[in-house]
Amino acid sequence: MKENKNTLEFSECLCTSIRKSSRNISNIYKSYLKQSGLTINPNQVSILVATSLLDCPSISEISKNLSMERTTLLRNFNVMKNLGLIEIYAASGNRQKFAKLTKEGEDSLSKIYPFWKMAQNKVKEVLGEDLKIFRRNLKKMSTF
Amino acid sequence: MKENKNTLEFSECLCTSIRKSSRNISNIYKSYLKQSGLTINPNQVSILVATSLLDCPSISEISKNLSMERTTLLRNFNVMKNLGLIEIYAASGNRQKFAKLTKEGEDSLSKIYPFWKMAQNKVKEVLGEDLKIFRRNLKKMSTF
DNA sequence: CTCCTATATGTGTATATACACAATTAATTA
DNA sequence: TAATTAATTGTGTATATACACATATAGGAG
Repeated sequence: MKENKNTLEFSECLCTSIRKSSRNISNIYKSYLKQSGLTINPNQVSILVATSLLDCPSISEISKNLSMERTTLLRNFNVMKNLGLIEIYAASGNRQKFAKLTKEGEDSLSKIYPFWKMAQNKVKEVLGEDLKIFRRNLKKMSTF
Repeated sequence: MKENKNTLEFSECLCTSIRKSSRNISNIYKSYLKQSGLTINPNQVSILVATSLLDCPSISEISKNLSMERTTLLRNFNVMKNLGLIEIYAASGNRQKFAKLTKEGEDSLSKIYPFWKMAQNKVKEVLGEDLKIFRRNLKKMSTF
């Protein structure tokens, strides 16, 4: 193998690395979240938190906040609406749609908190001293 | 909003951050790769490179190398086989399946190299001095 | 050789992601 | 006000991801 002269350079691909890490970290959080007994997953937690943090956010606003393609978020929302975690409502006309957590959505966040925290601590522990720099770099990567 | 007392802590979720960055970085690479005229995407590049680097790898070996769920990789392989980028073959019996790049797969890697390189440089530029530490941290995250 | 077990691959189902395109509504301009 | 443009949401299609379960094969115990 190794016929391609660029293979070595390719093997240092930052896109490959971050996708791989993203899968790994998602699995960590997922395994801790599973212990809560709820069926919620890390991605749904992200969406709940973003929806909760912003002030009466429209679907587009949340999608920008998470750098998640609008239609991707929409599919996620449909799932989460069926799970009873969020509700979608239209304000004045029918142009913009807004999202907010249901009581059940709020409760889910409360219930999974300790398990999420364990996952978060686990990752922090692995990062050690590098945590601050790692956050900084992720932030840089989140804004272009 | 902000009713949940843990919202602020949740907003620092490392899983959310890395997933967000992963989407962003993937989009960067995708946009550069698009300029090549080929329809190949970043994930397929990752898989081609991993397949090329390992020595006669089985599907399971590649999946471990990429921390990609075996069945996920299998679906990816099916797509890439149909695109003519790789071929799957069985060695002795029919238990293990091995993957290797086709001529077209090799050519694709060569053709997209300069475009991949531009994306890689772009990300390196954003990271600046932090590149080395970032790599180290991604590596830590890739092995638990 | 037969049974058992470990290993490897394949399928069904569901969510995650994103592009192209469609549809609807608000805002602007002629 | 009518027509145009901009902004927002929705759908069709395809790939990405992973779990549960099924299938198939290699290797060893008896």
